[in-house]
Amino acid sequence: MQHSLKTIFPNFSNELIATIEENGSHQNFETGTILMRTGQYIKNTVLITKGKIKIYREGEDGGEFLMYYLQPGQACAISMICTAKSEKSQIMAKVVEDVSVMMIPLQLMDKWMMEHRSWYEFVIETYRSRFEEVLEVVDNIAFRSMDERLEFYLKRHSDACGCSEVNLSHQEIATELNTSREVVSRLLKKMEQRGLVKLNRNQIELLNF
Amino acid sequence: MQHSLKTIFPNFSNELIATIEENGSHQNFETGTILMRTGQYIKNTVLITKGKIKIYREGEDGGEFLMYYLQPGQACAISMICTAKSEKSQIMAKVVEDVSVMMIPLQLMDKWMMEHRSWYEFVIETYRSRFEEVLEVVDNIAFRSMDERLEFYLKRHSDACGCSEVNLSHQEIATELNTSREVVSRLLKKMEQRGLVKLNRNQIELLNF
DNA sequence: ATTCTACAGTAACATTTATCACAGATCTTG
DNA sequence: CAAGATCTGTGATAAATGTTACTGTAGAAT
Repeated sequence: MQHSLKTIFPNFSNELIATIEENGSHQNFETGTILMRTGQYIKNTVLITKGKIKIYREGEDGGEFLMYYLQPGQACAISMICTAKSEKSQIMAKVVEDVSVMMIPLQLMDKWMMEHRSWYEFVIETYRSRFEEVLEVVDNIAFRSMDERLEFYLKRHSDACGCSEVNLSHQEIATELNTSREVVSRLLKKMEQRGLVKLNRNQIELLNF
Repeated sequence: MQHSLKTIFPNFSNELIATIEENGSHQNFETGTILMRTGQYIKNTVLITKGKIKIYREGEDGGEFLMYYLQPGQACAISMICTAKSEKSQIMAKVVEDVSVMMIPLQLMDKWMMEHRSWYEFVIETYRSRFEEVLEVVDNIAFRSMDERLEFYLKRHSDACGCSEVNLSHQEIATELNTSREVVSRLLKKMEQRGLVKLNRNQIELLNF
């Protein structure tokens, strides 16, 4: 492992870190791997130590409606909760940048809640922040039109990667917003005319955001 | 109290029930009361013992986008999670049928997680089911058109009240779906023509649902 | 270099949803 | 009952979004 768990999860107590290293199983997955499918039973809680995972809702037509991304130091809220009851997943999880993860068997996830205060707080905080993120998504689709949603989408991306370039094709963006490529192209062009972005092939530079 | 806590929350252990009765504060609120506002800090976890509370997201224009309803035997997931960190609420909660609730101070909510297994399970299950409900809402607005969303909305209502009449005006429905009354009227008329509903003033009877 | 493929731009048109305008029906209140 | 308020129905029109069709361009593959 390149970085220690303690660096990635600074709030975990030392005993918790030790327990995780002892009981968790460290695994790597390549970009494109589907880690979780709608309807699948969940057997593990996943802690991300490297890479990026996209959590989305799948439409019948192949839409991949973006809920949020998971990055190092985060965990899958869905898996944590469903795990506790060994329920079915209601979402899809796909690796979008090669990841390293710690898999925690469901019994332990549950057991640690009582034994490790820092684990308990991490789980609660994970749940809270994800719930909030999903609420924001609802806000966007319920109250905003496509041009605003697109702006928000780009902003999220640049926030997530810490840079001002978004390396995605119009088609990929359209899929994640559940609209069509043409609409995305049109709106991006308008944004370019307003001086908000600069469009290149497979790349959108954000200006004045 | 008309019914005992034990009847309404059958999974709570007897000790937990006793603790709740000892430490919680029993309160009543009339229809129309706003129990929680966006941006407000949360100081209590709320257990519903009677009535109905609507959890919604407020739009700038006064839209009241429905997330879900809280009924007896349920608790506000938002309050449980935010409580743990004393965070701001991201939603609105309005009484839609006179309610009785138990208010649990935030420190206790947290403390009981360690002390009462049945409380822990209740909190986790509350979170899981609400998250799922919100995901379903996302599904609907992301992938479905207004006629399907309206059908789903009516179904939810009849499920929630256990009857086949929905006593709401077209305007109220429009507000909760963030559309306009005219659209709702038109779509309902079409549903009536297809034999799915019967329309009366302030009431929609669901047939063959 | 030529061909192939993915990506991007754009016009024309269809569909869905929102908005405006108004009329009739039903209930409430004095 | 008369007057006012609320609720519902419906046409006309506008705006946003989705769809189809076609073009051009950049990069990859042969």
